[in-house]
Amino acid sequence: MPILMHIDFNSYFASVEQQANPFLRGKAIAVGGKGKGLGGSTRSVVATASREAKARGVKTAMSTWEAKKICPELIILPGDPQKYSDITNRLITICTKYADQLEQFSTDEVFLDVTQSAQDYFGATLLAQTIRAELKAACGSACTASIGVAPNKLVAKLASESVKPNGLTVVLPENVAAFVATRPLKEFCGIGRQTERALETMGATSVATLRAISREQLVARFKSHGAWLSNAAHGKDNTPLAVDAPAKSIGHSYTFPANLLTKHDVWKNLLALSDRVASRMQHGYVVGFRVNAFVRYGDFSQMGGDKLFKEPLRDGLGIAKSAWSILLPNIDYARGVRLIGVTVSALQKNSVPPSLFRKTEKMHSVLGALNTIQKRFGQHAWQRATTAGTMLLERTSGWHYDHELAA
DNA sequence: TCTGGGGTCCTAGGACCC
DNA sequence: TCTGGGGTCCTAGGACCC
Repeated sequence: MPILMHIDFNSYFASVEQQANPFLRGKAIAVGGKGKGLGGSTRSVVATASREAKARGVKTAMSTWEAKKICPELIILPGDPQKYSDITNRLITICTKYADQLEQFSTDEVFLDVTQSAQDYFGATLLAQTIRAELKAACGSACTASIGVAPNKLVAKLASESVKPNGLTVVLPENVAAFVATRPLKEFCGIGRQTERALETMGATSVATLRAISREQLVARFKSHGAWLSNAAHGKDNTPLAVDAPAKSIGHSYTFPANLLTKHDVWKNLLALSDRVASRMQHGYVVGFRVNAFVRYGDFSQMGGDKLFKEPLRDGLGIAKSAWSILLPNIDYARGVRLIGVTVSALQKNSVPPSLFRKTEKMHSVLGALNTIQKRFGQHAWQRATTAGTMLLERTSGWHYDHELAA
Protein backbone atom coordinates (compact mmCIF):
# COMPACT_ATOMS: atom_id res chain seq x y z
CA MET A 1 0.00 0.00 0.00
CA PRO A 2 1.40 3.41 -0.93
CA ILE A 3 2.33 6.06 1.60
CA LEU A 4 1.30 9.50 0.39
CA MET A 5 1.95 12.92 1.82
CA HIS A 6 0.04 16.12 1.22
CA ILE A 7 1.75 19.43 1.95
CA ASP A 8 -0.25 22.63 2.16
CA PHE A 9 1.53 25.95 2.60
CA ASN A 10 -0.57 27.96 5.00
CA SER A 11 -1.83 31.38 3.86
CA TYR A 12 0.77 31.04 1.14
CA PHE A 13 0.67 34.33 -0.78
CA ALA A 14 0.21 36.33 2.42
CA SER A 15 3.07 34.47 4.14
CA VAL A 16 5.40 35.14 1.24
CA GLU A 17 4.57 38.85 1.38
CA GLN A 18 5.05 38.94 5.15
CA GLN A 19 8.36 37.20 4.77
CA ALA A 20 9.50 39.66 2.12
CA ASN A 21 8.40 42.70 4.10
CA PRO A 22 8.86 42.63 7.91
CA PHE A 23 6.46 45.56 8.24
CA LEU A 24 3.63 43.26 7.20
CA ARG A 25 4.38 40.58 9.79
CA GLY A 26 1.80 40.18 12.51
CA LYS A 27 -0.65 42.33 10.54
CA ALA A 28 -3.95 41.54 8.91
CA ILE A 29 -3.14 41.46 5.20
CA ALA A 30 -4.86 40.09 2.14
CA VAL A 31 -3.44 39.35 -1.28
CA GLY A 32 -5.73 39.73 -4.23
CA GLY A 33 -6.29 43.37 -5.00
CA LYS A 34 -5.59 44.73 -8.44
CA GLY A 35 -4.38 48.08 -7.33
CA LYS A 36 -6.45 51.09 -8.13
CA GLY A 37 -8.19 50.64 -11.41
CA LEU A 38 -9.63 53.39 -13.52
CA GLY A 39 -12.45 55.05 -11.69
CA GLY A 40 -11.14 53.82 -8.34
CA SER A 41 -13.25 50.67 -8.36
CA THR A 42 -11.14 47.56 -7.95
CA ARG A 43 -13.63 44.71 -8.40
CA SER A 44 -11.36 42.16 -6.80
CA VAL A 45 -11.58 39.39 -4.24
CA VAL A 46 -9.28 38.02 -1.54
CA ALA A 47 -7.02 35.27 -2.88
CA THR A 48 -5.25 34.66 0.44
CA ALA A 49 -5.67 36.18 3.88
CA SER A 50 -2.92 36.19 6.50
CA ARG A 51 -3.54 34.29 9.72
CA GLU A 52 -4.22 37.62 11.45
CA ALA A 53 -6.78 38.59 8.81
CA LYS A 54 -8.47 35.19 9.00
CA ALA A 55 -8.85 35.67 12.73
CA ARG A 56 -10.86 38.82 11.99
CA GLY A 57 -13.22 37.01 9.67
CA VAL A 58 -11.55 37.71 6.33
CA LYS A 59 -12.03 34.74 4.04
CA THR A 60 -10.78 33.59 0.67
CA ALA A 61 -12.99 34.66 -2.26
CA MET A 62 -14.59 37.46 -0.25
CA SER A 63 -14.69 40.73 -2.19
CA THR A 64 -11.97 43.10 -1.03
CA TRP A 65 -14.74 45.64 -0.54
CA GLU A 66 -16.47 43.39 1.97
CA ALA A 67 -13.20 42.37 3.64
CA LYS A 68 -12.32 45.99 4.21
CA LYS A 69 -15.73 46.55 5.77
CA ILE A 70 -15.32 43.87 8.43
CA CYS A 71 -11.61 44.58 8.94
CA PRO A 72 -10.88 48.26 8.23
CA GLU A 73 -7.15 48.00 9.04
CA LEU A 74 -6.72 45.24 6.46
CA ILE A 75 -3.77 45.82 4.14
CA ILE A 76 -4.60 44.68 0.62
CA LEU A 77 -1.73 43.80 -1.70
CA PRO A 78 -1.96 43.24 -5.46
CA GLY A 79 -0.12 39.91 -5.56
CA ASP A 80 2.84 38.85 -7.63
CA PRO A 81 2.27 35.50 -9.37
CA GLN A 82 5.82 35.36 -10.70
CA LYS A 83 7.28 35.71 -7.23
CA TYR A 84 5.00 33.02 -5.77
CA SER A 85 5.74 30.61 -8.55
CA ASP A 86 9.52 31.15 -8.14
CA ILE A 87 9.30 30.39 -4.44
CA THR A 88 7.06 27.41 -5.09
CA ASN A 89 9.72 26.03 -7.43
CA ARG A 90 12.30 26.30 -4.67
CA LEU A 91 10.01 24.49 -2.25
CA ILE A 92 9.33 21.80 -4.82
CA THR A 93 13.05 21.24 -5.30
CA ILE A 94 13.30 20.52 -1.58
CA CYS A 95 10.34 18.15 -1.58
CA THR A 96 11.65 16.30 -4.63
CA LYS A 97 14.75 15.23 -2.71
CA TYR A 98 12.66 13.23 -0.28
CA ALA A 99 9.98 11.80 -2.53
CA ASP A 100 9.72 8.97 -5.01
CA GLN A 101 7.27 11.08 -6.99
CA LEU A 102 5.73 14.51 -6.74
CA GLU A 103 2.53 16.08 -8.01
CA GLN A 104 2.15 19.84 -7.94
CA PHE A 105 -1.54 20.18 -7.16
CA SER A 106 -1.62 23.99 -7.11
CA THR A 107 0.69 26.89 -6.36
CA ASP A 108 0.61 26.06 -2.67
CA GLU A 109 -0.06 22.34 -2.46
CA VAL A 110 1.90 19.23 -3.39
CA PHE A 111 1.35 15.50 -3.09
CA LEU A 112 4.38 13.28 -2.50
CA ASP A 113 4.65 9.54 -2.89
CA VAL A 114 7.09 8.49 -0.16
CA THR A 115 6.42 4.74 -0.19
CA GLN A 116 10.04 3.84 -0.97
CA SER A 117 11.84 6.77 0.63
CA ALA A 118 10.00 6.49 3.96
CA GLN A 119 9.56 2.69 4.10
CA ASP A 120 6.85 2.91 6.78
CA TYR A 121 4.67 5.40 8.64
CA PHE A 122 7.28 6.01 11.30
CA GLY A 123 9.76 6.87 8.56
CA ALA A 124 7.14 9.09 6.91
CA THR A 125 6.64 11.00 10.16
CA LEU A 126 10.36 11.70 10.45
CA LEU A 127 10.47 12.66 6.79
CA ALA A 128 7.61 15.11 7.25
CA GLN A 129 9.48 16.79 10.08
CA THR A 130 12.67 16.99 8.06
CA ILE A 131 10.85 18.45 5.06
CA ARG A 132 9.08 21.01 7.18
CA ALA A 133 12.31 22.15 8.81
CA GLU A 134 13.95 22.56 5.43
CA LEU A 135 11.02 24.46 3.97
CA LYS A 136 11.12 26.83 6.90
CA ALA A 137 14.85 27.38 6.52
CA ALA A 138 14.42 28.05 2.81
CA CYS A 139 11.52 30.47 2.86
CA GLY A 140 11.57 31.88 6.37
CA SER A 141 9.72 31.40 9.62
CA ALA A 142 6.61 33.19 8.34
CA CYS A 143 6.11 30.29 5.92
CA THR A 144 4.56 27.28 7.59
CA ALA A 145 3.13 24.12 6.11
CA SER A 146 0.49 21.63 7.18
CA ILE A 147 1.27 18.03 6.34
CA GLY A 148 -0.94 14.96 6.10
CA VAL A 149 0.30 11.40 5.68
CA ALA A 150 -2.07 8.60 4.63
CA PRO A 151 -2.46 5.66 2.24
CA ASN A 152 -4.18 7.77 -0.45
CA LYS A 153 -4.55 11.32 -1.77
CA LEU A 154 -8.07 11.88 -0.48
CA VAL A 155 -7.20 11.03 3.12
CA ALA A 156 -3.76 12.70 3.02
CA LYS A 157 -5.43 15.95 2.03
CA LEU A 158 -8.13 15.62 4.67
CA ALA A 159 -5.36 14.96 7.18
CA SER A 160 -3.30 18.05 6.32
CA GLU A 161 -6.44 20.15 6.48
CA SER A 162 -7.44 18.79 9.88
CA VAL A 163 -4.70 20.63 11.76
CA LYS A 164 -3.88 24.13 10.54
CA PRO A 165 -1.62 25.92 10.62
CA ASN A 166 1.63 24.05 10.89
CA GLY A 167 0.11 20.67 11.74
CA LEU A 168 1.28 17.14 11.07
CA THR A 169 -1.37 14.44 10.93
CA VAL A 170 -0.55 10.82 10.21
CA VAL A 171 -3.41 8.46 9.43
CA LEU A 172 -2.43 4.79 9.54
CA PRO A 173 -4.27 2.48 7.13
CA GLU A 174 -6.14 0.80 10.00
CA ASN A 175 -7.39 4.19 11.20
CA VAL A 176 -8.60 5.55 7.86
CA ALA A 177 -12.29 4.73 8.30
CA ALA A 178 -12.43 6.17 11.81
CA PHE A 179 -10.48 9.29 10.88
CA VAL A 180 -12.63 10.04 7.85
CA ALA A 181 -15.74 9.82 10.00
CA THR A 182 -14.54 12.81 12.02
CA ARG A 183 -14.33 15.13 9.01
CA PRO A 184 -17.17 17.35 7.74
CA LEU A 185 -18.37 16.48 4.23
CA LYS A 186 -17.53 19.88 2.80
CA GLU A 187 -13.84 19.32 3.58
CA PHE A 188 -13.64 16.47 1.08
CA CYS A 189 -11.85 17.49 -2.09
CA GLY A 190 -14.68 16.74 -4.52
CA ILE A 191 -17.68 17.76 -2.42
CA GLY A 192 -18.57 21.32 -3.24
CA ARG A 193 -21.62 23.43 -2.54
CA GLN A 194 -23.93 21.72 -5.03
CA THR A 195 -23.02 18.21 -3.97
CA GLU A 196 -23.28 19.13 -0.30
CA ARG A 197 -26.76 20.53 -0.84
CA ALA A 198 -27.88 17.54 -2.89
CA LEU A 199 -26.56 15.14 -0.25
CA GLU A 200 -28.41 17.06 2.41
CA THR A 201 -31.71 16.52 0.61
CA MET A 202 -30.92 12.79 0.67
CA GLY A 203 -30.36 12.95 4.40
CA ALA A 204 -26.57 12.89 4.36
CA THR A 205 -25.12 15.67 6.45
CA SER A 206 -22.09 13.79 7.77
CA VAL A 207 -19.84 10.89 6.85
CA ALA A 208 -21.90 8.59 9.09
CA THR A 209 -25.18 9.51 7.39
CA LEU A 210 -23.54 9.36 3.95
CA ARG A 211 -22.44 5.79 4.68
CA ALA A 212 -26.06 4.90 5.33
CA ILE A 213 -26.98 5.68 1.72
CA SER A 214 -26.48 2.80 -0.68
CA ARG A 215 -23.99 2.97 -3.50
CA GLU A 216 -26.85 2.33 -5.98
CA GLN A 217 -28.75 5.36 -4.73
CA LEU A 218 -25.66 7.55 -4.99
CA VAL A 219 -24.90 6.36 -8.51
CA ALA A 220 -28.52 6.91 -9.55
CA ARG A 221 -28.31 10.49 -8.34
CA PHE A 222 -24.69 11.47 -9.13
CA LYS A 223 -23.59 9.09 -11.90
CA SER A 224 -19.86 8.39 -11.74
CA HIS A 225 -19.46 10.97 -9.01
CA GLY A 226 -21.82 8.84 -6.91
CA ALA A 227 -19.48 5.87 -7.04
CA TRP A 228 -16.68 8.18 -5.98
CA LEU A 229 -18.78 9.48 -3.06
CA SER A 230 -19.54 5.96 -1.94
CA ASN A 231 -15.82 5.17 -1.77
CA ALA A 232 -14.88 8.52 -0.27
CA ALA A 233 -17.24 7.96 2.66
CA HIS A 234 -15.00 5.07 3.65
CA GLY A 235 -11.75 6.87 2.91
CA LYS A 236 -11.17 4.83 -0.23
CA ASP A 237 -9.44 6.46 -3.16
CA ASN A 238 -7.02 5.15 -5.74
CA THR A 239 -6.36 8.27 -7.78
CA PRO A 240 -2.75 8.14 -8.93
CA LEU A 241 -0.40 11.08 -8.64
CA ALA A 242 -0.43 13.30 -11.71
CA VAL A 243 3.28 13.59 -12.30
CA ASP A 244 4.50 16.19 -14.79
CA ALA A 245 1.12 16.41 -16.42
CA PRO A 246 1.32 18.82 -19.35
CA ALA A 247 -1.20 21.66 -19.37
CA LYS A 248 -4.37 20.99 -21.34
CA SER A 249 -5.41 24.58 -21.79
CA ILE A 250 -3.97 28.06 -21.45
CA GLY A 251 -6.19 31.06 -20.91
CA HIS A 252 -6.67 34.48 -19.45
CA SER A 253 -9.67 36.42 -18.34
CA TYR A 254 -9.97 39.87 -16.91
CA THR A 255 -12.62 41.84 -15.08
CA PHE A 256 -12.45 45.49 -16.06
CA PRO A 257 -12.60 48.28 -13.51
CA ALA A 258 -15.46 49.74 -15.55
CA ASN A 259 -17.72 47.89 -17.99
CA LEU A 260 -16.79 48.14 -21.66
CA LEU A 261 -19.49 49.61 -23.87
CA THR A 262 -18.03 49.70 -27.37
CA LYS A 263 -16.95 47.23 -30.00
CA HIS A 264 -13.60 48.99 -30.24
CA ASP A 265 -12.83 48.62 -26.53
CA VAL A 266 -13.84 44.97 -26.50
CA TRP A 267 -11.68 44.18 -29.52
CA LYS A 268 -8.65 46.02 -28.13
CA ASN A 269 -8.82 44.19 -24.82
CA LEU A 270 -9.53 40.87 -26.48
CA LEU A 271 -6.35 41.36 -28.50
CA ALA A 272 -4.33 42.22 -25.41
CA LEU A 273 -5.59 39.11 -23.60
CA SER A 274 -4.89 36.98 -26.66
CA ASP A 275 -1.32 38.27 -26.79
CA ARG A 276 -0.84 37.14 -23.21
CA VAL A 277 -2.19 33.70 -24.02
CA ALA A 278 -0.02 33.47 -27.14
CA SER A 279 3.04 34.51 -25.20
CA ARG A 280 2.53 31.72 -22.68
CA MET A 281 1.92 29.23 -25.46
CA GLN A 282 5.15 30.25 -27.16
CA HIS A 283 7.11 29.96 -23.92
CA GLY A 284 5.66 26.47 -23.46
CA TYR A 285 6.34 25.53 -27.11
CA VAL A 286 2.74 24.60 -27.78
CA VAL A 287 0.12 25.45 -30.35
CA GLY A 288 -3.63 24.93 -29.93
CA PHE A 289 -6.57 23.99 -32.09
CA ARG A 290 -9.51 25.11 -29.98
CA VAL A 291 -10.51 28.54 -28.74
CA ASN A 292 -13.00 29.37 -26.05
CA ALA A 293 -14.11 32.97 -25.75
CA PHE A 294 -16.69 34.45 -23.44
CA VAL A 295 -17.86 37.69 -21.94
CA ARG A 296 -19.56 38.37 -18.64
CA TYR A 297 -22.03 41.21 -18.76
CA GLY A 298 -22.68 43.79 -16.08
CA ASP A 299 -25.61 41.70 -14.82
CA PHE A 300 -23.28 38.66 -14.50
CA SER A 301 -24.92 36.69 -17.26
CA GLN A 302 -22.44 35.08 -19.63
CA MET A 303 -22.18 34.58 -23.35
CA GLY A 304 -19.56 32.79 -25.39
CA GLY A 305 -18.55 29.55 -26.98
CA ASP A 306 -15.93 27.20 -28.37
CA LYS A 307 -14.55 26.70 -31.84
CA LEU A 308 -12.31 24.02 -33.24
CA PHE A 309 -9.87 24.91 -36.00
CA LYS A 310 -8.04 22.84 -38.58
CA GLU A 311 -4.99 25.08 -38.52
CA PRO A 312 -3.00 25.55 -35.32
CA LEU A 313 -3.33 28.79 -33.39
CA ARG A 314 -0.04 30.24 -32.29
CA ASP A 315 -0.05 34.05 -32.35
CA GLY A 316 -2.07 36.66 -30.50
CA LEU A 317 -3.73 38.13 -33.54
CA GLY A 318 -4.81 34.74 -34.81
CA ILE A 319 -6.23 33.81 -31.41
CA ALA A 320 -7.98 37.15 -31.09
CA LYS A 321 -9.56 36.86 -34.56
CA SER A 322 -10.79 33.35 -33.76
CA ALA A 323 -12.21 34.48 -30.44
CA TRP A 324 -13.79 37.46 -32.15
CA SER A 325 -15.59 35.19 -34.61
CA ILE A 326 -17.31 33.60 -31.62
CA LEU A 327 -18.21 36.82 -29.85
CA LEU A 328 -18.93 39.28 -32.65
CA PRO A 329 -22.28 37.91 -33.90
CA ASN A 330 -23.85 37.76 -30.44
CA ILE A 331 -22.34 40.41 -28.25
CA ASP A 332 -24.68 43.00 -26.73
CA TYR A 333 -22.75 46.16 -25.85
CA ALA A 334 -25.72 47.79 -24.23
CA ARG A 335 -25.47 45.39 -21.30
CA GLY A 336 -21.88 46.43 -20.56
CA VAL A 337 -19.00 43.97 -20.76
CA ARG A 338 -17.60 43.32 -17.31
CA LEU A 339 -15.18 40.52 -18.17
CA ILE A 340 -13.59 38.96 -21.23
CA GLY A 341 -12.00 35.50 -21.23
CA VAL A 342 -9.94 33.71 -23.88
CA THR A 343 -8.68 30.14 -23.54
CA VAL A 344 -6.83 27.98 -26.05
CA SER A 345 -7.03 24.20 -25.68
CA ALA A 346 -6.44 21.06 -27.72
CA LEU A 347 -2.77 21.87 -27.24
CA GLN A 348 0.05 20.15 -29.10
CA LYS A 349 3.80 20.41 -29.02
CA ASN A 350 4.92 23.01 -31.50
CA SER A 351 6.92 21.59 -34.33
CA VAL A 352 6.61 24.50 -36.71
CA PRO A 353 5.99 22.93 -40.12
CA PRO A 354 7.62 24.47 -43.16
CA SER A 355 5.10 27.06 -44.18
CA LEU A 356 3.99 27.59 -47.74
CA PHE A 357 3.13 31.17 -47.12
CA ARG A 358 5.77 33.83 -46.97
CA LYS A 359 3.57 36.04 -44.88
CA THR A 360 3.22 33.34 -42.27
CA GLU A 361 6.95 32.68 -42.26
CA LYS A 362 7.64 36.31 -41.75
CA MET A 363 5.17 36.34 -38.92
CA HIS A 364 6.90 33.41 -37.26
CA SER A 365 10.27 35.07 -37.35
CA VAL A 366 8.82 38.24 -35.85
CA LEU A 367 7.11 36.18 -33.18
CA GLY A 368 10.39 34.45 -32.43
CA ALA A 369 12.12 37.78 -31.98
CA LEU A 370 9.37 39.13 -29.77
CA ASN A 371 9.49 35.96 -27.73
CA THR A 372 13.21 36.41 -27.19
CA ILE A 373 12.63 39.98 -26.08
CA GLN A 374 10.09 38.80 -23.51
CA LYS A 375 12.43 36.15 -22.19
CA ARG A 376 15.15 38.73 -21.75
CA PHE A 377 13.21 41.75 -20.55
CA GLY A 378 10.03 40.25 -19.11
CA GLN A 379 6.38 39.80 -19.94
CA HIS A 380 5.68 43.47 -20.36
CA ALA A 381 8.66 44.37 -22.51
CA TRP A 382 6.41 44.94 -25.48
CA GLN A 383 2.79 45.46 -26.25
CA ARG A 384 0.89 46.07 -29.45
CA ALA A 385 0.41 49.69 -30.32
CA THR A 386 -3.27 48.94 -30.81
CA THR A 387 -3.60 47.64 -27.26
CA ALA A 388 -1.72 50.49 -25.61
CA GLY A 389 -4.03 52.16 -23.16
CA THR A 390 -6.10 49.07 -22.47
CA MET A 391 -7.05 48.84 -18.83
CA LEU A 392 -5.77 45.29 -18.82
CA LEU A 393 -2.08 46.07 -18.81
CA GLU A 394 -1.10 48.00 -15.75
CA ARG A 395 2.62 47.94 -16.11
CA THR A 396 3.68 50.44 -18.72
CA SER A 397 6.06 49.03 -21.22
CA GLY A 398 9.29 50.70 -22.23
CA TRP A 399 8.54 50.56 -25.91
CA HIS A 400 5.99 49.18 -28.29
CA TYR A 401 6.18 47.03 -31.31
CA ASP A 402 3.27 46.32 -33.55
CA HIS A 403 3.97 43.04 -35.27
CA GLU A 404 0.53 43.16 -36.78
CA LEU A 405 1.89 45.92 -38.99
CA ALA A 406 5.31 44.36 -39.36
CA ALA A 407 3.84 41.20 -40.75
C1' DT B 1 -21.89 49.76 -3.17
C1' DC B 2 -21.18 43.23 -3.76
C1' DT B 3 -19.49 38.76 -6.56
C1' DG B 4 -11.22 37.15 -9.37
C1' DG B 5 -8.51 34.29 -12.17
C1' DG B 6 -6.17 30.03 -13.10
C1' DG B 7 -7.45 25.43 -14.24
C1' DT B 8 -9.62 20.06 -14.70
C1' DC B 9 -13.13 16.68 -15.51
C1' DC B 10 -17.75 14.92 -16.62
C1' DT B 11 -22.25 14.55 -19.03
C1' DA B 12 -25.75 15.23 -22.43
C1' DG B 13 -27.23 15.77 -26.95
C1' DG B 14 -26.82 16.35 -31.91
C1' DA B 15 -24.33 15.38 -36.27
C1' DC B 16 -22.42 12.14 -38.99
C1' DC B 17 -20.64 7.65 -40.50
C1' DC B 18 -20.80 2.70 -41.29
C1' DT C 1 -40.44 1.06 -47.50
C1' DC C 2 -38.89 1.41 -42.06
C1' DT C 3 -36.74 3.06 -38.43
C1' DG C 4 -31.39 -0.17 -35.59
C1' DG C 5 -27.36 0.55 -33.34
C1' DG C 6 -22.50 1.34 -32.38
C1' DG C 7 -18.78 4.68 -32.57
C1' DT C 8 -16.76 9.18 -32.78
C1' DC C 9 -16.56 14.04 -33.06
C1' DC C 10 -18.19 18.37 -31.59
C1' DT C 11 -20.43 21.81 -28.56
C1' DA C 12 -22.60 23.49 -24.41
C1' DG C 13 -22.87 23.60 -19.75
C1' DG C 14 -22.02 22.49 -15.00
C1' DA C 15 -19.32 21.09 -10.91
C1' DC C 16 -15.19 21.10 -8.72
C1' DC C 17 -10.43 22.58 -7.19
C1' DC C 18 -6.95 26.25 -5.61
